[in-house]
Amino acid sequence: MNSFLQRLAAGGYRITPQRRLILEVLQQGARHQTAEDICASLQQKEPNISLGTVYRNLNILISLGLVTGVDFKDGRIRYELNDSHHHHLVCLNCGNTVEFPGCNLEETLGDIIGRTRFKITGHILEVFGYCRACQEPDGR
Amino acid sequence: MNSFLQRLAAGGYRITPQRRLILEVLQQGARHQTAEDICASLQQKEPNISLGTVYRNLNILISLGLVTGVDFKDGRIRYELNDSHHHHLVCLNCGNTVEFPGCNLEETLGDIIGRTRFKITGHILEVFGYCRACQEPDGR
DNA sequence: GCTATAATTAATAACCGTTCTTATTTAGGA
DNA sequence: TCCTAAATAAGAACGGTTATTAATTATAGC
Repeated sequence: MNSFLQRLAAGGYRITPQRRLILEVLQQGARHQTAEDICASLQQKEPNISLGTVYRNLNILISLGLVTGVDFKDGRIRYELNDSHHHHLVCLNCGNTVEFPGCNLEETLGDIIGRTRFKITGHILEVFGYCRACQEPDGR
Repeated sequence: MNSFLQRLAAGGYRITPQRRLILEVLQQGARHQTAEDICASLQQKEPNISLGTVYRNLNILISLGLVTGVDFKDGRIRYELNDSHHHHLVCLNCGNTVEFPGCNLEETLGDIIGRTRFKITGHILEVFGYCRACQEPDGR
């Protein structure tokens, strides 16, 4: 059994066909899909699946640390498997993204954060700009 | 005249009492206020000010680079004057925040980003965790 | 200072991503 | 196979934000 399903079960959740499919779409489909994208993919296999089910399960998957929600500043959350720590470079014009690998951010900020006595659970970092293709001749 | 007002005028916008007041609240009031917080403050001086006016003008101020919107993961945007580059450490339990000063992030990421040929316009970085007071004995 | 006019506002409706409600179905243990 | 708590489908509700519109107002030109 898929290790994501194992972790779902270990969290006390049932393995439903809907949950299998959601994980399948996240593993095999495009990265950075919105809930609606995911729901549309699912409905090709299971026409009756509900958007509410998708949201509810995505939130469960996030709470278990299996999935991450990212904000590309376009008013909707995008979801991806939490398989490797990375961040995104997002084009504000066309929405294309480039992932860049693990940062040493919490390490870098160790001193500052240490002094505050916060117990850190995570961070978000997204870099915005315009991709090569979307840069106007005038440099925008 | 306040340099923020100057920059507003330089952007081709009129100086209205509402805009003066919004900037005043941002300069003198608490940091990280929501649009509703700001509106409530304004209404103490101008009872008829509208929430729509607040949002519209905050977006104008953001587009001019005078204000920044930050996401503390509680479903609403918080606004602050864009007077110094800094980031936040946010307690997921009580919402308290600690600001930490300018990062050298775009510098640090220079190589990666350089290769992508993106033209960078900004980034968001927020660190989440639990503050000293909110950490349970069990370490949460 | 006065006027003309385009920008701005107040009030409120609409929008839209997300969450909640409820009756029905189902996964998984006994 | 049953039982029962968990999960689902359908759709209503929520809430932060944006859009609409008629009335008001800041400001440039006289």
